[in-house]
Amino acid sequence: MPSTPSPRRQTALAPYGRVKQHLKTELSQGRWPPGTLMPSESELVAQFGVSRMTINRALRELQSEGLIDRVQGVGTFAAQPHRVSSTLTIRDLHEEIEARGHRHHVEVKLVREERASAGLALQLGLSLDAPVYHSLIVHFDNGLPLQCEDRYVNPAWSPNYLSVDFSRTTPTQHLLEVAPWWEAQYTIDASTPTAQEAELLGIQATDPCLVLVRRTVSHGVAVTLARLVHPGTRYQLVGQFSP
Amino acid sequence: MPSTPSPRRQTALAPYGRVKQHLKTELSQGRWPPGTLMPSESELVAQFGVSRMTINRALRELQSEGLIDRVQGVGTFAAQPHRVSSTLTIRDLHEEIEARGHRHHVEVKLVREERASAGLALQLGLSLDAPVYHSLIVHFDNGLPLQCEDRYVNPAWSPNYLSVDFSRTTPTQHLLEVAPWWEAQYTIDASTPTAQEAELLGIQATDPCLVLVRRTVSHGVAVTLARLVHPGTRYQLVGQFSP
DNA sequence: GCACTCAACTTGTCTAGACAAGCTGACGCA
DNA sequence: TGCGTCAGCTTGTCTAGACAAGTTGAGTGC
Repeated sequence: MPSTPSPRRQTALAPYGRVKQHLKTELSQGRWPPGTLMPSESELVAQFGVSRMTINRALRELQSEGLIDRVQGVGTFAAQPHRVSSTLTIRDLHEEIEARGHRHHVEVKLVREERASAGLALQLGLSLDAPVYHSLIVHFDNGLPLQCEDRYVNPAWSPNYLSVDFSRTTPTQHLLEVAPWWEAQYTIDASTPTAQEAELLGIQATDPCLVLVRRTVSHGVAVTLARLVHPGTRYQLVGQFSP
Repeated sequence: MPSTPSPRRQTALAPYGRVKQHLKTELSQGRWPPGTLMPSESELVAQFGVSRMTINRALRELQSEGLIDRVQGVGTFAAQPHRVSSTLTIRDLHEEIEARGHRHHVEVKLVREERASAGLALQLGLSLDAPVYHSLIVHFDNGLPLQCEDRYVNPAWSPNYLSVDFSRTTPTQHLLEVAPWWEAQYTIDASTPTAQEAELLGIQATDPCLVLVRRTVSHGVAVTLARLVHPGTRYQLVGQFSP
């Protein structure tokens, strides 16, 4: 170690960052139990010797992180214990597999136009028997089937979906290009695969699977409905939460 | 409809909010394709007739929402299509069931002190054969078993864990009080229950289950390790993503 | 005792200006 | 040609002051 006076961090934290850090530390040490009143902005101004806008920014960011609650006219309060919630990242499977350093390839089992059934028409906002694109693709991780992707696509969003080369572009990647702005609802449950899925995944029909169903909407119009089936023994979702 | 001049919204949006809203709308309409350069702060100042700090706040918040990328010295860019990620909220089961308007009750199958096995000692940061608290509780939704909660607790965090009345307070609630600040990692997968779990949940040993394993750490010290088993047919996780 | 008023506090927001720090491209020099 | 310098752009941050809007509690009048 050289005897330089050690530059603290890579870069000295900006004042608003110092205030934030300081409050975070004290909060985590229980200085203000959940629900109790914390110092007002003007008190912090006096304590830290910075302007009110700087304090305000620090507090506003702590609020957006859910660490404090602020009420106009009343004060700033330490937030109640965190909800047990977290960010679950569901990455594009291609990216996820490559990130692991594994090899990813797909087998396209089916890509064709079909007629929408009643349920499907409802989900995708189409009329009954309207044309809809249907793809069935199996994703492999180092040669082992990891996901069965059964997907219906609204032709209005991707007229050329049937001619996409899915061995080079995953449907997810393609749809992200076509509709970069969207919202989605999904459900995750555990169930057994259909007979076809079991065969495609090379598992028994009784083996538990992690099933993710996702419906994607862009500008209020349904884009796609996907059912992603994973062998329970080979795939798990991982998440983490930190304050 | 009365012929009043319609007060727009409940409250007129503050200037920074108007700027944000405006940019969001144009972004979602593809005015700036992902990766392209957006107007600079000074251009927006001229366009909206507000001060730079106001523009800056709008842009800073859009950045924290992941909608734009900003590079000092270069400019502001429309962000790449969203990662397929979302917020998954795992609420306390008691809250979740009551929120549905259902009745929640538990059966406490086991609460006792045990000696830590090698694996458990590692996970909880204890020494081998150190005392550890173990609880096994089944949660019911309207009388139907919904979750089997198998939990180990570090006695250092909750010395009186064994004397908590879990028919009134769920372990999650209790631990949130004891350690309001924590981080957690979890995994979700699909598998079959153990024989004991199958019996407690009233299902077949071959029925698929959604299994959530969560390890919670507070201030660098492990608090608890929980295995939550849900019948796949009765329970699913629901999430959503919106930009 | 009750209801009302209002001063004093809180947070929410905006402004105009300032300086720092980082990037880029044009320019000039060898 | 190749390289270094630097003006001119960008974002990042801070300041001191101002006004708005919401809450609270003390005091006043009935």
